[in-house]
Amino acid sequence: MLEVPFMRAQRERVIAGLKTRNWKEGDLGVVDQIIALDDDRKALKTALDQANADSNNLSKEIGGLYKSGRGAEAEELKAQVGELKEEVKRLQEQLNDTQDRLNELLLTVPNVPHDSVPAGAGENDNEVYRDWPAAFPSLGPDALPHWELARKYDLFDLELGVKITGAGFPLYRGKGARLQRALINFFLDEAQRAGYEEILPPLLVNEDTARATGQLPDKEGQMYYVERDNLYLIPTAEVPVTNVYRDVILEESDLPVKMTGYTPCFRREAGSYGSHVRGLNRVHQFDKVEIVRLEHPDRSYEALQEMLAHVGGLLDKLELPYRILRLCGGDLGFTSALTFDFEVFSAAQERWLEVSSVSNFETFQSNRMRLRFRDGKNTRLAHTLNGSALALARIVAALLENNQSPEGIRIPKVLQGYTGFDLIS
RNA sequence: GGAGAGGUGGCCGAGUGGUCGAAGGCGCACGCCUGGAAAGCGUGUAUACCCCUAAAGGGUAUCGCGGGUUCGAAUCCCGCUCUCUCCGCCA
Repeated sequence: MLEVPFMRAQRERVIAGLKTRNWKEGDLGVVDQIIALDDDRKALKTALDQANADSNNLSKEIGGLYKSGRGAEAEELKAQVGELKEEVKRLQEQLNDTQDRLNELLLTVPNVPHDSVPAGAGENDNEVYRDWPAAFPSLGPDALPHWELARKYDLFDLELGVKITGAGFPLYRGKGARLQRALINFFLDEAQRAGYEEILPPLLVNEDTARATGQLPDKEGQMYYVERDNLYLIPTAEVPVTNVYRDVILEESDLPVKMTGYTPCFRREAGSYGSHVRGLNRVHQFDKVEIVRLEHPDRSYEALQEMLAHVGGLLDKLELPYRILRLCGGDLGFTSALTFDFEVFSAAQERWLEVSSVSNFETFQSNRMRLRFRDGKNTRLAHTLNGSALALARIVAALLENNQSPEGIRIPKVLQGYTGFDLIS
């Protein structure tokens, strides 16, 4: 969430940011409500501190009086402390109440979009940041979508997934399973080469963790929830990996921190059905390698560019046609200041599929998780960033479709060492 | 799942009602010493918030979390939570 001092200092910018996100005029008042509540909070805090100080001083006096045998005088002071205690209690309750309302409001305010974020209502208004400059793979007239190819070569089985679990839980087998594992290893190796430390995190997280990265309360309905133990299945490795540094104060020289992690990801995707979610286009469980960075505020946008280059490099090596979108205000995630999406062209469906989302959250997450670094005598919130590098299910869909031919499905050269075969036939 | 023990500062570890944000040690930083280093000596070393502010300074809270007793709680009481040990179960 945003910091109140920031909202005070940059009031106009925060409001402009909400407008970029298509907030209605009538809802913009929340900014001033927050500032007013914070004024109340400060006044209450000052009064409470004073009452506590008075009471502490009196208590010390009482101690002294008892020691010197002047019990009667002590009794008088006790009455005074009693009154002060009443006041402390009252002020404390008011302060807690104000603080709670303030936090509640703060949780409703999304991150301020970066200056470069275009206005727009939704995904159709996203800006094409880098288009695919070359031709798309030309497939013959009998090209098949990936779910048909999967059936033909026995690569994954959605019906079996339904039998075992339910819709949207694919079961990979044979060369399909092998391809999956090859991609995971390839992505992790590439991340490691780029200097990211590999993390293999828990797949279930507690409430504090889910709140820190912004899944709670914003996206509660998107996560699978284990009620009995009050735990959530992770929707992305971002959640447990970023939380490694929750409540941590880093030395400035520790920055940047670069981490990568492979995990399955679980998403309820409530309400999305229809022909466009066929096959692997949208599933409840998929594999993903994520990269996460903690950065000095002065360097975070440079880091974002490095991450774009990394993800682009992966797609180049996989020989997949892709484009990069800069998300508009209407499509930008709640916690993000700037997000670039990568989409690969899946040639048989003739559709763009989102395979990566690379974002700078600036201090929005670090404020929630109290992730700081030492800046001289002070502590300062670090910037957090993350990106998919890469999400598997849709990569597999595109690979299968784009590389098909009458002979079979060609495996990109870079993967052949991982798969152990160069053709699925 | 059953039984027991315990959560104190970056780490170890004292502290059973007052002057304790907390002894001592380690670590770290700076200074002295040295040709340089080690050792030694000295000084310093939590976080958040509030007031004031040019800087400085002052105040409040925090000894797992929440509540209670008391003029006063790290210390006493209650609830919760986490960790460890033993037993059981188990990949």
